Amino acid sequence: MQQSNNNTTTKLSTLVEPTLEEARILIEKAFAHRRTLIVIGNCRVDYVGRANSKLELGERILIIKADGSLLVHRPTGYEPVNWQPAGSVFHSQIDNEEDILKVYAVRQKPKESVKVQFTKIYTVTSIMLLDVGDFILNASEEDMHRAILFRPELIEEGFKPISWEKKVKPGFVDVYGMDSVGRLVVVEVKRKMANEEAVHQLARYIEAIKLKADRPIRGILVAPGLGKGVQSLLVSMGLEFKELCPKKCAKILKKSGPTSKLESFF
Amino acid sequence: MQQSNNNTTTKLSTLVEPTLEEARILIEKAFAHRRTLIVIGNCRVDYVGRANSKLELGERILIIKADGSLLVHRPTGYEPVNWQPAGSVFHSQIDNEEDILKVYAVRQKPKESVKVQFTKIYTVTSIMLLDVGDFILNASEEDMHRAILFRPELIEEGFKPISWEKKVKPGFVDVYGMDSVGRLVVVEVKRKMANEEAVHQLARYIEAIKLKADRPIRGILVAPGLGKGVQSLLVSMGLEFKELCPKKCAKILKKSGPTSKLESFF
DNA sequence: TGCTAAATCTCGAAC
DNA sequence: GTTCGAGGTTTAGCA
Repeated sequence: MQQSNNNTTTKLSTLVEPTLEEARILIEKAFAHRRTLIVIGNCRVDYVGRANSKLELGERILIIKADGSLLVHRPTGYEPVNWQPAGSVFHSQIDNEEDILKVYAVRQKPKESVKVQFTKIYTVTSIMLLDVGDFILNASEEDMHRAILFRPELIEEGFKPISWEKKVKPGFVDVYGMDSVGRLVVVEVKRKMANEEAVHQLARYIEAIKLKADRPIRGILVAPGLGKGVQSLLVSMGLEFKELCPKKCAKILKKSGPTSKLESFF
Repeated sequence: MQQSNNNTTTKLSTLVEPTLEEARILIEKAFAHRRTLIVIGNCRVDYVGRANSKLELGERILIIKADGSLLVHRPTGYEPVNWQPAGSVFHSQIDNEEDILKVYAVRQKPKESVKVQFTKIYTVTSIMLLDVGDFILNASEEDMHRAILFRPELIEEGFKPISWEKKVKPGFVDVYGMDSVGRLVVVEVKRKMANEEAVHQLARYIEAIKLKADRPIRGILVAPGLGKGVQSLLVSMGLEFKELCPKKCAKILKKSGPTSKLESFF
């Protein structure tokens, strides 16, 4: 057995091939100090709750996080074979007669429990993980612009884009074009549910353009959906809505140009 | 830095606070020998594929399995922040100028990639995991019996159970009862999609009962669904089908008796 | 609180 | 192959 550090005030403690007793001490310390815990070993897993499941003896990875979530991973497959969402509470005990280390995770609402019974442990790692990095899931607004330019019929049949990200007095018009009967169309794109501010933004662009070209201009707000009261505001201002979600745009772009982004990836 | 074993013919190799170079050697060995790989370290993660995502620097757990699946876990949350399903191929490289270890996972169909860039590594573990244990997701057939006894209307309105798991010549009838107009009903329950064998089984029970009580008997096959051609066989033999899935039964039982199973769990 | 819809959903069975 | 439906689905957004 090896260990890097057993002092729980330090960042990392690792045991390699510990006894069950040694493992249990570090596991309990990890619970007490809210560290992330990773245990690799031979175990059985039982689940009782929304359904019941029983997993016979085999070698798996157990992860318990500081927020009270639990994962049991078999050596194949993307999904955990058993799990517990955040908010579970844990405890462990050793059955000396059977020579088994039992780890319990219990969650209320819904009431459900996972029991992991280890017969052998290969490694235990307890670590204080710091992670404040932002996570951004793209299919960005610019992706939506490009999708509309590639398939203008996403707006409506006969729509012809003229320019995009065009500078107008207050800022930039997302997409600017002409409809099937020759009317000017200003398109404002939002990648999330559009709020009232988006409507006013669109209205300001239209006002600015009307000052230069005094003729009727259609305004279309493009977004995956409209927030509360936005629909009525939109109608009252004579504007229109077209539903379009970022994911659909991402799919269209993937079909259109399967190159572009992957090449700069490596 | 510590290591338990660097010989890839052995079961387990662990490095604690290795250099990026040392880590890369073990990571590549894990790829080559199809071991399960667990890396804990400070990293950025980029995903490009069905969507795009960018995860800024932070401390995470990377798991790569022998079947080509990949998981990146942050210190909170049940779900991985980034992942790749089974079938991905991996490679790694070190950028010495930036002092970064890059791990790539690429999958075809759909074409998507995950890039993990480590600036510091706390532990690397490569292990040969053996796991042939059966996994059984319950809501067992017996649970379905009990649910039917508790709520006979799951079969049909007016159904009255008389007995269950009743011994009949070839075996045991799952549930046996009477319908709203007094006809005998034999119910055969399957927790998975029912095949032709289930139909024949039901038919045999009915024949056996008819020998003793020579009057019309209805036969109902209860299952979450019917396999190919089973529906027509069922109809041709004058039998019936009632859809019922184990999970619904589990929910009903949970409402009925919230005790029973959890108490024997601990 | 419950519901509705989307997810890099995954996964398996049927067509 | 592709499509369809279920999942201990989970998760986010609204009524």
